[in-house]
Amino acid sequence: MNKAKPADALKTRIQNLNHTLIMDGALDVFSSYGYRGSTVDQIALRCNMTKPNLLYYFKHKEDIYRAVLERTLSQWLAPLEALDSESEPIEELTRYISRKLDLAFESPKSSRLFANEILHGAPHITDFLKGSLRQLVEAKAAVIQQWCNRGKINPVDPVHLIFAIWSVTQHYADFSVQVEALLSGKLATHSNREATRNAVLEILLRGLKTAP
Amino acid sequence: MNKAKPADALKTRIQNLNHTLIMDGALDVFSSYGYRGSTVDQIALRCNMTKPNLLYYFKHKEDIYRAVLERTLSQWLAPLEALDSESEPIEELTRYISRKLDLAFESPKSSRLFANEILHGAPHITDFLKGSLRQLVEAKAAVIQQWCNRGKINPVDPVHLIFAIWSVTQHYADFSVQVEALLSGKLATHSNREATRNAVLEILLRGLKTAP
DNA sequence: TCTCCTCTTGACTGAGTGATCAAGAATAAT
DNA sequence: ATTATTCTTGATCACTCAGTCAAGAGGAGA
Repeated sequence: MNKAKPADALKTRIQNLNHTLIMDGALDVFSSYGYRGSTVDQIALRCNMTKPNLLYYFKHKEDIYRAVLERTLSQWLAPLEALDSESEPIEELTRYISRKLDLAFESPKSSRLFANEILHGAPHITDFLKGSLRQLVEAKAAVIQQWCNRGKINPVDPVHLIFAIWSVTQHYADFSVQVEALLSGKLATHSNREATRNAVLEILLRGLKTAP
Repeated sequence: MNKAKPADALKTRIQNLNHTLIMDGALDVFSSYGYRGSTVDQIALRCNMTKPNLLYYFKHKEDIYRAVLERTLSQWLAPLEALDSESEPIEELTRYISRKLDLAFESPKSSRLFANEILHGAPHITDFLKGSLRQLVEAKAAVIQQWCNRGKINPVDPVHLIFAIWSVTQHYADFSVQVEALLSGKLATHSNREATRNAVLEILLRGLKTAP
């Protein structure tokens, strides 16, 4: 008995089931309407639950939001963490950009949730921005700087390059309404996503390739 | 008497004064908290007005929002409209990117208002996206395509290039909280904005320059 | 089966919010 | 100065919404 458990341990089968059910529904709603624009009733409805039942699992609306937001942060960090200084820079950046684009296409809701949080001043994740994200960016900027110093890519400001990669890739998730209005909804098909990938890779990387 | 006037003509001195006062305050509030996150009281307070007084000038909260949003759209279109097919492409794109960056630094609130609207599905401006914006983008994409065909810049997908320019430049307004967290607030000073401008121009344009 | 604990829900509360209105204050016109 | 119009505001309404509560339904272990 008395097993050590994390503070937020979920004890029962039903708790596990409903927690993930709620987080999924909440991601849907929050990413569509923002925090204030979403109602607990709305989330509950999406989960086929009553509001008091949902509030039995998460005491406050904000608790749901934080839980969903934190789940997306790790997803968000992972691709950059994978950037490896040992591999060939162009290959490595291609992989990174490609992975970010995949995320934008496959999890646009997560991207929009994150974007909305930043857009409104990141009130829930300033610690994240100034802490783990900043550390990670500094480390990876150093990697890129090293590539420049060794002449493996053309000189570039590493942090602004990271910003450019983030903004361009996330644009296809966050601004998808605009993108699809201007591309006649072409983004939905696989082949057009490949065209987008190639275009983005060309735009971001061609200037970095050193003359042969 | 009976002078012909636009439907929304403002008759009196006080009307003109308060209309712009309200629109400025509303831009502040809406861009910070989003549509649903903002209250009429909040906007009224920012204008040193009472709520009923504000609602004397704009009957509904949504009327204020639409007015502010529409004011930003023209501001948003102008730089792209100025893209000239006759000039040198790199010069012209440099000017365009530079102008967009200036807007991001000088009017981040407008940028965020626009971003928020798109992020949540652009419910108020689908006509704009599928209409005038789309026309303009098609026209300017043709210009860029012409430059490619004539060998003045390296081949590139024109629409995706426009997306890249938009996303990278607006990133410095929309995600300024994140940018400043990662740059230690460096963005505020003039010299660091110049560094940003140079970095962005290099990243976006170096790949387009043809080998001499 | 009996019992304890978990889960579910209808009804409710209180705070907040968009909008209205009538009455009074300020301004402009003659 | 008188009058008509525009402007301002306290009070209030109808409604939405996060969160509560008590009572009951369901599940798990003995």
